[in-house]
Amino acid sequence: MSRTLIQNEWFADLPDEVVAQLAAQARRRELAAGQMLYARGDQPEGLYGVVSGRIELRAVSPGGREIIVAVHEAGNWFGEVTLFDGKQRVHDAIADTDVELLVIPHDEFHRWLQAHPDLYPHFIRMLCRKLRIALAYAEDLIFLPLSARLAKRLLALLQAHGQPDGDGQRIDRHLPQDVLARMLSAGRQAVSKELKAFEAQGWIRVAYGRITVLDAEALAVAARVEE
Amino acid sequence: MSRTLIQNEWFADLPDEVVAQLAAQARRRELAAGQMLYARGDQPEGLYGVVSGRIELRAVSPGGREIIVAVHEAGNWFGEVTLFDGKQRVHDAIADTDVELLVIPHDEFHRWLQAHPDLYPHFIRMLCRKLRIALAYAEDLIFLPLSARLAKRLLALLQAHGQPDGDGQRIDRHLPQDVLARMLSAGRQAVSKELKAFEAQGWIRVAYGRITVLDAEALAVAARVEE
DNA sequence: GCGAGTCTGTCGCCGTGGCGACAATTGATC
DNA sequence: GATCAATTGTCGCCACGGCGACAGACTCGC
Repeated sequence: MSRTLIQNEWFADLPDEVVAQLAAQARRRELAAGQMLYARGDQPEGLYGVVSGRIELRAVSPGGREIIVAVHEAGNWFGEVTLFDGKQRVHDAIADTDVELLVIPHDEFHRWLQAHPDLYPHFIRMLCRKLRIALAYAEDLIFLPLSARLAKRLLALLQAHGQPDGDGQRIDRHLPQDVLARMLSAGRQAVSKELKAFEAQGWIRVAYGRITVLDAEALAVAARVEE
Repeated sequence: MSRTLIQNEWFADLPDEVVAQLAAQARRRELAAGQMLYARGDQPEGLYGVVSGRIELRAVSPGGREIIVAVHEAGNWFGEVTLFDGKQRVHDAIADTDVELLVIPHDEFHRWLQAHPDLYPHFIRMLCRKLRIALAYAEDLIFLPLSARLAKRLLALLQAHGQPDGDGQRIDRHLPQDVLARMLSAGRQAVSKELKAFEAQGWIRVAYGRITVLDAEALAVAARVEE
């Protein structure tokens, strides 16, 4: 397995030789940008780890509106829910860039896990973590206005992609505003307006497909309640 | 343990004598209507089972708006996330009526579980189920208009509390419209309006603190997309 | 250095739904 | 049956944000 994938919290805590056994089962797969890895309703195949590139999990409304539920980048593992309960996939998974993946097939994973029952609590904690994230996400949707959700998201993106850049921290990935909007399940125009407002406050700098955070403190305050 | 609690999916699949061991650890607790069992941020105590009465899990917005996240009634177990990850409680838990509870203390549960590691997959599936519910809930919030969410909720309540009543199925619990509204994180007036609309279609009958479903079929259709 | 395709800013329209207000109705209590 | 609290129906106001439209700005490949 690649180093970043092993260092990810999914496996970082586990003994090296145990992880090595699992790694031996992994298969490699490549996807071109735009290609679909799986669709909602598909039967589970196994656990996926991103070696390089970016995979987006998406949901589509009955009316065709599309939102970005999660983005998985180098080092991330995903697909746990279906891995553990064997039921249908919840989201569509699409390669946002060219992607290299590791796939640990369902049966191999479970054979391995049964040989190491002491690891169950570890994976239970992973699921609890996901559940807390999902609950917090729903709560934010209900309680927070778009501006606060945007501020929160910018900070999360900064966390993942921050690069020092002059007087601030650049979010170092191609990030058009309509992508940001779909992450927030909001409209592009509304996000554009809020970004402008943040810029007017001097909290961020907005450029073509790129955002630089100038005052993370202020964003953190805006993420809690408002203005 | 009470019969309904054992028959709940949480334990129904498990061998009787194994459940009996756990039951021996359970303590009984009573709450009066309105009393708080725990608050967001509290340290976990254990797993709770409702013997009789009703417990509501609530979340409160920064602005003081209060929503009902879940309702647990006789036969339900709750508190798993904190039971498994040991972190702070996510919601407030308040007795909606007088309540009898069983409490299985954290340490006792884990001692028992460690003695039966073959049960881990069972609890993992429980968590996956919760996670799917949370994801579906968030998706409904994003994609569905109030009317569809209301229709869905009425069907769920019917499932849990349906009693034949003349030409329809009565939802057999005290159910003021503002409670329904808080379950949907919506305003009372909006829910009232939608209920009237459903009634005008002949799908339900609305009375004081009580709703009767006349046409579950039609509600199911309304729950998917809309008019 | 010139398109073509992408991205951004902005305006305006309008539907959804939050919310205060208040009257009318029902149920519970004594 | 009188009274009070709980519940409902409705009106009206308005903020948020979805969405179409379109002009202008930017990039990148050729």
